[in-house]
Amino acid sequence: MGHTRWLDESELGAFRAFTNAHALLYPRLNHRLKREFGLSGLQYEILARLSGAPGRELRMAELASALVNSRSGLTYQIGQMEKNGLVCRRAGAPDERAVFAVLTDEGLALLKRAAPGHVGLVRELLFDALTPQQVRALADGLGEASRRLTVGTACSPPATATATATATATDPGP
Amino acid sequence: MGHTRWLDESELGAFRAFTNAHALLYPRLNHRLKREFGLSGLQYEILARLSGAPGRELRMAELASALVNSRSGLTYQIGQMEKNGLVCRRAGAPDERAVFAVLTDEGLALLKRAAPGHVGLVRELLFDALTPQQVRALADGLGEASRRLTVGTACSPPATATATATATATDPGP
DNA sequence: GGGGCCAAGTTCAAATTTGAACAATAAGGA
DNA sequence: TCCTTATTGTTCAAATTTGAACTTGGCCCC
Repeated sequence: MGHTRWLDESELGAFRAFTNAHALLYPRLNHRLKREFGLSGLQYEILARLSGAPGRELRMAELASALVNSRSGLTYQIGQMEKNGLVCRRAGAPDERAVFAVLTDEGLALLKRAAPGHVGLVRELLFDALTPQQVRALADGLGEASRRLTVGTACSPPATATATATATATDPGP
Repeated sequence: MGHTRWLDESELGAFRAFTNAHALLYPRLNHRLKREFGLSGLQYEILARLSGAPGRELRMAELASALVNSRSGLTYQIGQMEKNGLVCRRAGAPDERAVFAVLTDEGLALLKRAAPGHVGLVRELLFDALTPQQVRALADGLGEASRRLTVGTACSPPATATATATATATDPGP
């Protein structure tokens, strides 16, 4: 087994496309969110997740795992958002270690203002370039890859990956 | 046009999968490169690109655009790599503004040691989870998205997107 | 042969991310 | 109960990224 199976042309193309699309798409999304709403991309996602959670709040650890982000990174961002009045923290009830991030009215209002344009841009920059089959292939293939990548990692039941997902770019709701 | 076309379930799943797969995959790849070879993911890519370039050298701007990275970020990384003897800089010949990053023998040797394991990990973590159809869909769909995202941005002819790509995860060559 | 304009690379400060270390708390068994 | 282990959220310093500003060179057209 001394030899390596290098990537063939198709795989290389896919890997490139995956990397490049990400590197091109996210800075664009983030730039607009920052410019128009003072939000980073991560902050938008935090707002979206919280808006879809029961009681508009989530534990720090849940949030971090749903966002696939480090706990320390989340601490930092929640700190920023708290300064801006978009969220606040609530001490845990049964488990005293817990800290809940709670969406404020102000945070929800900002999300509602930002969401349409954001989703529109995602559609314009990404989905308008994809056929329905490609969308399905993305969801299935990369979904499976994500699932495998998550195995062995601390995480809530896979429900999180799907259920929480529904909250992100959908109508923030009433 | 006051209403927004939100993402349907399939699109949302695809978007999530795309984001999550990226957020899960890259830290894993990067961590291993750093631990075993002292390289960041970006530095590995730089080595790979240079190894496939004629004369083992590329202009800073070409490299930055091929890697979809900012010029200042590249300046920083090339600086780090220069300190470690992996690359060196060469002043431009006809165009005096140009700076070429040149792969050193040491850099090439390190790439050759790192490449098999890196490619193996990419295969294990990503491609083993994908069917050939999904690989094609990724390449086609995200390739098209990348192309559109690149329009209006300073860039060399689209050749770069494909031609340069070939150098990345392939056999570093003799 | 100057003037205006654009591109290249670097610099810098500010923002963010990373990862290890830490304090506090839960959980489970001997 | 007491000890051992795992989890939570935070803190901290170091590394990296970001984006604007700046310097220098090419380019074009008059």
